[in-house]
Amino acid sequence: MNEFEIVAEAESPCHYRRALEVVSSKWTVLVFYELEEGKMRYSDLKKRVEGVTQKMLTQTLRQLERDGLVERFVYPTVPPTVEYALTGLGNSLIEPMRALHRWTDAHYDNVLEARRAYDQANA
Amino acid sequence: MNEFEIVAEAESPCHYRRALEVVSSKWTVLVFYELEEGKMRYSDLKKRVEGVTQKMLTQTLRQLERDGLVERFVYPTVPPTVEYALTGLGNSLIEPMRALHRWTDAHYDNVLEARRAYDQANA
DNA sequence: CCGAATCCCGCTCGATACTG
DNA sequence: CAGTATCGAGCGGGATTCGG
Repeated sequence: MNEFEIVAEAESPCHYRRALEVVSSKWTVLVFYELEEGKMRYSDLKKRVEGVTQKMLTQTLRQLERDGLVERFVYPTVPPTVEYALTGLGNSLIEPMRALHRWTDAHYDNVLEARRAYDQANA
Repeated sequence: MNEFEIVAEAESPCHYRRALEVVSSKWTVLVFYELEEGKMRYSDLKKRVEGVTQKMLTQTLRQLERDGLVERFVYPTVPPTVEYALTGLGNSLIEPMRALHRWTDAHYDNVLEARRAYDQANA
């Protein structure tokens, strides 16, 4: 059964869903948007990404690092300094994400309107 | 408090994350891919989308319908016939999704490799 | 055939407190 | 400054059962 699950995980007929998980976590995109502007310190990220907790920021950064999308730079200063930056792989994801972003700008109002209509119809 | 939550939902400084939720649920993308090929019956969707339960398929379709991305057609036959199809809004989302899909095809191997390297380094 | 309703487990996430 | 540790509530989502 373990074997089956591993196979299923590795050879899923559609990797796409697994790949989506790379970008679809709650904070990933917001962090990405900040790092798009260049290398940034942990504390600055925390200030910029509104509402993120230390735990979630750290966790998000670790995942991105693990996936090769973000690089971590540690400087042995006191107090410690840590900076994060997008890797080449990370940068290659920016454009597809922008495509979704453009769709949002163009059509999200329609989605909200559809929701209102739907909720009203099913009142 | 209710009021506050509604405001927060409506005026979130970055719609993008909320918009991502439109497509990032577990089954949404897979359903989308099936409907891309045209109108389809519920039972056929269930067969095609591997591993989906009735509950999740129905729930996914309801959300997509509520968001105006999918249209539902009910024919008063016995037994009942229900078909689903993408709306114009739904179709407009296909292209951005393809952009992410292309990124997957091109780079997902790199992600997997990065994970292996990371896990090995942190053994 | 196409769901709705219910139960329930696991995991995510937030809050809080502590550390080198 | 940049994390780690722990606890607990909430919810996504699976299994199952019931209805039109």
